Amino acid sequence: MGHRDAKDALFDGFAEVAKALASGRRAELIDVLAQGERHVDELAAEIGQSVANTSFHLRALAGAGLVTTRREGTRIHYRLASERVVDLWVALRDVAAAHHARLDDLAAAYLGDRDELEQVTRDELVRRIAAGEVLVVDVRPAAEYRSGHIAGARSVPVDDLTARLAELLTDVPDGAEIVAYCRGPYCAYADDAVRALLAGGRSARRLEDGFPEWRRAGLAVESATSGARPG
Amino acid sequence: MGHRDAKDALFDGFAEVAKALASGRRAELIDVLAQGERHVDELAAEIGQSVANTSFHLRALAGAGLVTTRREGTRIHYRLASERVVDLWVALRDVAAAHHARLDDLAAAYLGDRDELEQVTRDELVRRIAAGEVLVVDVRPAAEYRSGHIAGARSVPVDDLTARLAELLTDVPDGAEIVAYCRGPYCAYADDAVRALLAGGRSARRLEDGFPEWRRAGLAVESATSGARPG
DNA sequence: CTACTGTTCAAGCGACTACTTGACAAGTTA
DNA sequence: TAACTTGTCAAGTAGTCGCTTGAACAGTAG
Repeated sequence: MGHRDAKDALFDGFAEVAKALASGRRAELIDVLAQGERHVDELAAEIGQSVANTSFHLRALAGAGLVTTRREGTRIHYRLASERVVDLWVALRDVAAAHHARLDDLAAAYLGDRDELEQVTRDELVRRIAAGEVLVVDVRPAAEYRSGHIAGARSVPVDDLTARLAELLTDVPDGAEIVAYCRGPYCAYADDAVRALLAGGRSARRLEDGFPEWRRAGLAVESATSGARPG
Repeated sequence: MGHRDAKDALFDGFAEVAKALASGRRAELIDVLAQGERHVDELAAEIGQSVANTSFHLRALAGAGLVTTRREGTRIHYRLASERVVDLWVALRDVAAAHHARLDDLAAAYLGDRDELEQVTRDELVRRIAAGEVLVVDVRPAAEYRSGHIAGARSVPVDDLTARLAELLTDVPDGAEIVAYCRGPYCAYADDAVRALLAGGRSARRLEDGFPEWRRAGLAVESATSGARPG
């Protein structure tokens, strides 16, 4: 094999990893798996595809090394191969947001108008948690909360939010604010939650990104099994 | 457009960016452009493709927003859209190196056996530069040196290295060591340079990565026009 | 063992991708 | 203006991708 052929083969290897992300459905899978492990039919429901097709995409991701599997009884759980995959996903999103011509429009079409939604940066949230001024609410599905969440956050899945609004309001001291977070900057759950809270006459904001970014930044997380730990 | 359709369209947008990187030839283009801007026929020569095909790939990269162009006379210069693209490329390489099953083999086939080559980390090189113990040699083509290099580095393109070996050896004090660097961790130039220096009886090592990673880390760089500046 | 659940595989179709060749467009030089 | 350089576009071919359908293959439960 010549020098040129070997170089081409090496860069084709890098391209194989990019190819694994080069499908909207696989990108959605990565976004969900960044929250924690899931099995195939959950993932199929998340991305709105058949189980067969989801299995096919998961094989593609596994073939590129981005996800690994764990068998538990009759179920097979998929998870990201490592936190590096989250880094890659975040970098991809950042480049798309900065340079893709139509991404803002696509995001607006999915998320709706965010003008009335105020966002909180990670740094600001850290300060407000330390000052005890804020109730942090995890509005992702309960399974994702269980597999890891911001230390001290309360789980109120967005589907239950209207039913549990009164409970939330009585628990929050007058001076305190509610901050909701979900899967990431392009996840609609926290937006919906904040809109519902604002409609209920309550001051609320959303974290600008989500749990994977929080964990990646080395900030305090806890999970159903581990309890609190520093990042 | 429904919620599901809008979500699919958004993630298809992210996937478009990944698709731009999902070709070995385009990945090579990104790797070269991370060194600085180039025009089409240079790039065609770098990746070993026809000008027409290279132009086609550059259009694909431009369409995804990863590169931009600048016209100068009859030439069109391509450059990366921003430093974020370098971040993405580095993240992609890291994931491939960590999780792709055959990447080590592909890298070994291209780069050869690296066992006898000692590498220097960025941090160590910073310390040794500060201590004045080292001659830093940029072995990339001269054009890439001109568009930006490690502050204080001397340009000795690897093609000229054997001819200029004597010059180098007389310039290096006895206690000092030579550190060569090039485009990045998967670039062969610095390897070749270090092997040539070792064959000449000289102690030499390579920087573990390359100039784009150095600049990205905010370390001191300079260019033909700007002179030295802190990152 | 049989029945069942969760997951993967195989075939098949339409759409897209990578590269080649040769023609064309934009800008420069004389 | 004409001749030239640089870069892009168009057509064509071989190969790959994405999704569907229906069958096959673990494991588990009875």
